[in-house]
Amino acid sequence: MARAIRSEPAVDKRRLILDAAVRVFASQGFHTCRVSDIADEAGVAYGLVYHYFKSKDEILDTLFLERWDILLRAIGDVDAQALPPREKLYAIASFIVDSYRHDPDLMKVIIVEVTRAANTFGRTHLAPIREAYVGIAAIVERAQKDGLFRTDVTPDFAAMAFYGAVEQVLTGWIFALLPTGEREYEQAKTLIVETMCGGLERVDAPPAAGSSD
Amino acid sequence: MARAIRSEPAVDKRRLILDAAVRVFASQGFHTCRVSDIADEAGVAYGLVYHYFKSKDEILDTLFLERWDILLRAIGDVDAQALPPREKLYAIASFIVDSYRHDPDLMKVIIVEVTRAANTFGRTHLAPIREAYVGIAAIVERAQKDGLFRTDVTPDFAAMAFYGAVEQVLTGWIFALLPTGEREYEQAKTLIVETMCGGLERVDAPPAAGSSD
Amino acid sequence: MARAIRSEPAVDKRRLILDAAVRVFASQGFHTCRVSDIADEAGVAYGLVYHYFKSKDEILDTLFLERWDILLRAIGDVDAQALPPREKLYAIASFIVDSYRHDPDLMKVIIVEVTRAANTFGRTHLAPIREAYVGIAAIVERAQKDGLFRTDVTPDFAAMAFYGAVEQVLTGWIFALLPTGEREYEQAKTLIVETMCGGLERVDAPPAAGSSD
Amino acid sequence: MARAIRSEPAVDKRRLILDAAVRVFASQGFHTCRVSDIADEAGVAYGLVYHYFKSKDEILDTLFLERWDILLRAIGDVDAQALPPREKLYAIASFIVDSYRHDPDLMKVIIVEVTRAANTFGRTHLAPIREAYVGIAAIVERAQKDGLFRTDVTPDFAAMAFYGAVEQVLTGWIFALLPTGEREYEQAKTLIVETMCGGLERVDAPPAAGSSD
DNA sequence: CATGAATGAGACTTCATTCAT
DNA sequence: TATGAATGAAGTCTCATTCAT
Repeated sequence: MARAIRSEPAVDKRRLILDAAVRVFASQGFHTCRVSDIADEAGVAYGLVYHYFKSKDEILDTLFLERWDILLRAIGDVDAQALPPREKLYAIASFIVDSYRHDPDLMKVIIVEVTRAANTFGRTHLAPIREAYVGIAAIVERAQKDGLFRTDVTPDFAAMAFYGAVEQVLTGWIFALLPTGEREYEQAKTLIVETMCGGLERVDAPPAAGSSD
Repeated sequence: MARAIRSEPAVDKRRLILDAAVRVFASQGFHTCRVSDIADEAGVAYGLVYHYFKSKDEILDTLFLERWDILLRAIGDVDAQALPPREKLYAIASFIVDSYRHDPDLMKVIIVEVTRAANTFGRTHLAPIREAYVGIAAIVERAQKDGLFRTDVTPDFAAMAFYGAVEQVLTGWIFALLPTGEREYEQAKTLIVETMCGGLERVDAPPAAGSSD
Repeated sequence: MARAIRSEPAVDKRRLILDAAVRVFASQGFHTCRVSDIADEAGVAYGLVYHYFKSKDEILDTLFLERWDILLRAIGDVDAQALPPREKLYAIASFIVDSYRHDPDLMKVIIVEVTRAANTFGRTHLAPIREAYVGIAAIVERAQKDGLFRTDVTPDFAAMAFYGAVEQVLTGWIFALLPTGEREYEQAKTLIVETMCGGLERVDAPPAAGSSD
Repeated sequence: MARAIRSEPAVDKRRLILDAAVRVFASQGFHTCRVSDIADEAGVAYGLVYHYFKSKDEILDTLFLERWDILLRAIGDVDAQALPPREKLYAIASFIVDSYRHDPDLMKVIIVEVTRAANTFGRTHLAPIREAYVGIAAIVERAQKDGLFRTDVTPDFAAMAFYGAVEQVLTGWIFALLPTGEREYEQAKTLIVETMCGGLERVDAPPAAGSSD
C-alpha cells in the first residue's frame, strides 16, 4: 500500500513486456517470432525490451523460472502435507491443470519451448526441471514405504510417467486434440489420478481372453 | 531389381543426407543447425542437399513421415490382432522403445522437433500424429467394450495419458534423467504397461490413512 | 570571487563528466565506449551528460579544444621569445612531454582520437591542428633566415617531421613500446631535439663505407 | 600460366572485396562505413562479403597484414644488405613513400585505422607493428657500433623518431597539409633522411645568439 | 539541476535458397 | 548428379538521444 502512494509507476512496463511475450511466444513460437513482435504486442518501443532484458532468451528464461518456481514450491508444499498419496498426486495434477486454466498461453510456452526443448532451453533449465520430477518421485517413494504403492515400479519411473501423462493432457488441449472447458479441466484432474493410481484395468475384470475381433 | 544391374549408385546420397540430418538435428536441434552442417556431416556438397530436398523443412518432414508411417502401421497391426489389451499396449510401448533403442537420434528428433512442436512441425503433421492417438484410443475402447478396462476414463484421455507416459520415458532417456541400457529398455516396456494398466496403487493396500509424517 | 560565496557547487559536475570522459575514452576508445560508461565513471545520472553536452562528440571536442588551445598558446609564447631555435624546439617538445606526464590519458585521447583521426575528428579540427604545425614551421623558418638551420629542408616539412617524432614518442609510451618514467620523460625532451637538430650521424664520423656485415 | 588455362575464375571476388574495402575505409573510415558500402563498392552481393570474411574486422586485418608483411620483409632485406646506414634508412623511407604513391588509400587505412589505433586494431596487431620498429632500431644500433651514428640516442628512440617522422609526412599528405606529387614524393625521401641523419641545424652555423625578434 | 526510463534508427551477421558450371 | 560461389532478406542487438518527472 505504502509503495503505491508514491513510487509505483502507473504501469510496469517490464511486466507488460513479459505478458506480451507470453502471448507472442504462444501464438508464433519462440523461434518464429521477432522481438519487434513482442514490443508491438506490448505497445512499447523496440529498445525498451532490451532495457529490461539482456536478450530474447532472457525473456523466456524469466517467464519459465517465474512459473516453475511456483510449481516447485507447490510440489514441496504438497509433499510436506499429511495426505494419502493419491490426494498428493491429485493436488499436483490439480495445480498444473489450474495453471493451464489460469494462463494457457504461459503453460503452452513453458511446455513447448522449455521443458521439451532438449537442445535449447530444456538443457539450460535442466536442474529445476529435474527438481520437479524428484519431488514427485519423493511422494511415490513415501507411498511405497507406507505400503500404499506397489514397489515394482521405481519412484523415478513413476514420476516420469505421471508427469508425462499430465503434460500430454495439456498438450492435447494445446493441439486441440482434447476438448477444453471448465468441466474438462476438473475431470482431467480426476482422470489422471484415477488412471495413474488405479490403472486402466477393471479390478473385477472378467476372465478375459484375447480381444474379440 | 533392374535398377541394381547398372544404375544403383555406390552410395545412396539421398540416404546419406537423411542419416546425417538425423545426427545433426539430434545434436544441435533443427533450428540451431545449418544446412551446411548437414552437408558436411554427410560429406556431400552443399548444393546437393537441395538437389534431393526442396528445403530444410522437407528433410525433417521426410524423416518424420518415414518413421511415423511405420509406427502407424505397427499400431494398426497390433490393433488387428486378437490379444488382451494389456498385451496390445505392451506391443505398442515395445515398438516405440525399440525404435528408440535402434535409433535414439531419430526418435529424439521426432519427439523434440515434431510431435511436441506445437507451432511448427507439430501443427504441420497434426493429422498423422492424431492418428496414432486414435489408434491407441481404439484399443482402449475395445477393451472397455469387452469389459476389461474401466469405462470412466475416456479412450481419448487414456490414449493421451498412455502415449504421454511413453514419450516422457523417452524424454527421460534423452535428457539423461533416467538410466539407459538394454536392461532398462526392457524393464521400461513392462513398467509402462504395469503402471498404466495396473495402476500405481497396491490392490491389497492397507486401509491407508494420510501419508505418515 | 562572488560566485564562490554562494553559488559554487560542491563539485563541478561538468568537470566531473569531462574528467571521467578522459579516462573512459583512454581506456576504451571513443567509438567503443558508451555514453553511459562516462556517466557511470563520473558517478552522475545518464541524462546529466546531455544536460551539459549536446552530444558525445561535443565532449571530445571540448576536451581537445581545451588542451589544444593551451598548446597553441605555448607554441606562440615560445615563438615570441628570443631564444636559439634549438631551445625553442626544446621548449615545445618539453611542453608536449609534460602534458603527457601530467595527464597521459588526456594526451592519449587527443593523439589517438583526434589528431590522427583523418576521417572524423581530425578533419573537424583540422584548422587548429594545422595551426600548431604552422607555429613550429615559423620557428624553423626564422632559424633558416637567421642562418642557423639548413635551408634545403622546407619549414613545413621540418615541422611535420619534428611533430611526428614527438607524437610517435608519446605513441611509444601509450603502446608501452618505450619505457616510461620521470627520467625517461626528461631524456626524451633532449633526445628529440638532439635527433632533430643535430641529426643521428656523428659529425666526426669516420669515412664510413657500407655497414660492416 | 597453367592455372589460368582452366581454374582461375574470371574475377577474383575476394580481391574485389578487399580492394573495394580499401577505398571505402579510406574515404569514410572503418567505423563510419557499413559493410553494405563495401559490397556496393565491390559490386557484389552483401552476403558474399561474409562468404570470404568472417567479419568486418577481418577485412581490415587482412588488408593490414598483407601490406605490413611486405614492409617487414622490406626492412629485413634492407638490414641484410651492406649499405651505409643513411642509405638503409633512405631505402626504408623510400619503400614507405612508394607504398603511399602506389596506393595512397591503403596506406591511409593502415596508418589511420591500424598503426595509430591504440584501443582497437593497433593493439591487436601490436606484435608486427613493434617488429617494424625493432627492425629500424637494429639498423641504428649497427650504425652506432660502426661508429657512424651517435650513441647518446638509443636505437629504440631513434627508430620511433624516424618512423614517426615518416608517418607524419604521410599524414601530411593524407590531410592535404603537405603538397603531393611525384616530385614531392622523391623529395620527401631525401628530406626525411637528411633531417633525421644530418639534423636540421647547419653544421657550419654562425655563432648564433638568440633568434632575432 | 538531476534522473533514468523510453525511443527507434541502424549496424552487423546469419543462413536458407538459387544458380551457373 | 555434383559443386560451392553468389544472393539478399531478415533478425538481433546496440546505443545516441530525448523527455517526462
